[in-house]
Amino acid sequence: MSLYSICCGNFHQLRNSLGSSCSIRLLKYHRGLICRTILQNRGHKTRPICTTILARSTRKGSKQSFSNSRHLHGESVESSIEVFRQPDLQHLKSLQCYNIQEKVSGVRIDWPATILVFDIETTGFSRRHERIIEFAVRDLMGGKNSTFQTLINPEKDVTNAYIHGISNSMVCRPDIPRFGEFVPILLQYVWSRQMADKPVLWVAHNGRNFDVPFLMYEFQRCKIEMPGDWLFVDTLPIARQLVDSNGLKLKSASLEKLREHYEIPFAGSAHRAMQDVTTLCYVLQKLTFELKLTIPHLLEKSFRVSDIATARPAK
DNA sequence: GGCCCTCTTTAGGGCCTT
Repeated sequence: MSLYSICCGNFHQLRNSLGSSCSIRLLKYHRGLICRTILQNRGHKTRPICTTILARSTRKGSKQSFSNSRHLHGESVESSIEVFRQPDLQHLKSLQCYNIQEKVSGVRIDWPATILVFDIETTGFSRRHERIIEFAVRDLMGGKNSTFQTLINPEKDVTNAYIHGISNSMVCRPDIPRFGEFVPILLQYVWSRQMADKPVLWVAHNGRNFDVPFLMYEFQRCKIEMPGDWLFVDTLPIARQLVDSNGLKLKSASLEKLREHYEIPFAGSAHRAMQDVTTLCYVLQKLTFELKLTIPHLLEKSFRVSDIATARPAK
């Protein structure tokens, strides 16, 4: 089973069946949102929190509200998650990947892994000296709450706002979660998407040398252990295998050049995490089709945090 | 920082990520 075939089927199916899809983004955060199930496993004290997810039905345009309260770490916190606006939703509709055969025949396609395409924006390139300021992820399986994105308070000045448009005034605020406060939310999201006895496969462009080590450093800085069973695959070395019509390797395998190469529509502001995730989802679909890569192939190419942790420390 | 390529391997430049 190829990733492309799954996606293709889902693309067509979704154009005609949009009622159950929504996406989420963390819009507001009061310090300290921690998931009980996570922190209890880590021996933390708990405190009451309230999370609210607002989801708009894509079929009726009506809003639904989902609320839950948990006890975490002490302070009272609240977060709101709201669906994308209509233009964003159009992109989402074209990317949602749920099972066409399940709709047609009632037979469920057996995905060998949960595939999470993600991207980060940071204050710079050095994982030792810089910080993550935005995180976005999309579960290729699609369905409700398949996307998640949030700004992150870096607790330092943002000096590269000219790159991504994320300024101090946007993230250096008490209502924006710091990375240590974001981690439990992320873990909760991953667990909500993970299938029983199936691995989680994270996908990022240049992930091996940038996104994943950056995440590792942030986890370490917060003294939180990164799940050791997470698998990662980097689309950059895969893209470098591509050849043009003359049989020559592409001069550039950057995400932007790949978007141009595959004539993928521009999904909004480049260097914003969710836009780059959307682009990478399209690129991944094209890439796996062209190179005849299946999900098991991606799993074979995957690596773990421990593979990086044993490498030479960053200077 | 790590990887890839070549005018290389006893090296150096460019790409890729923000």
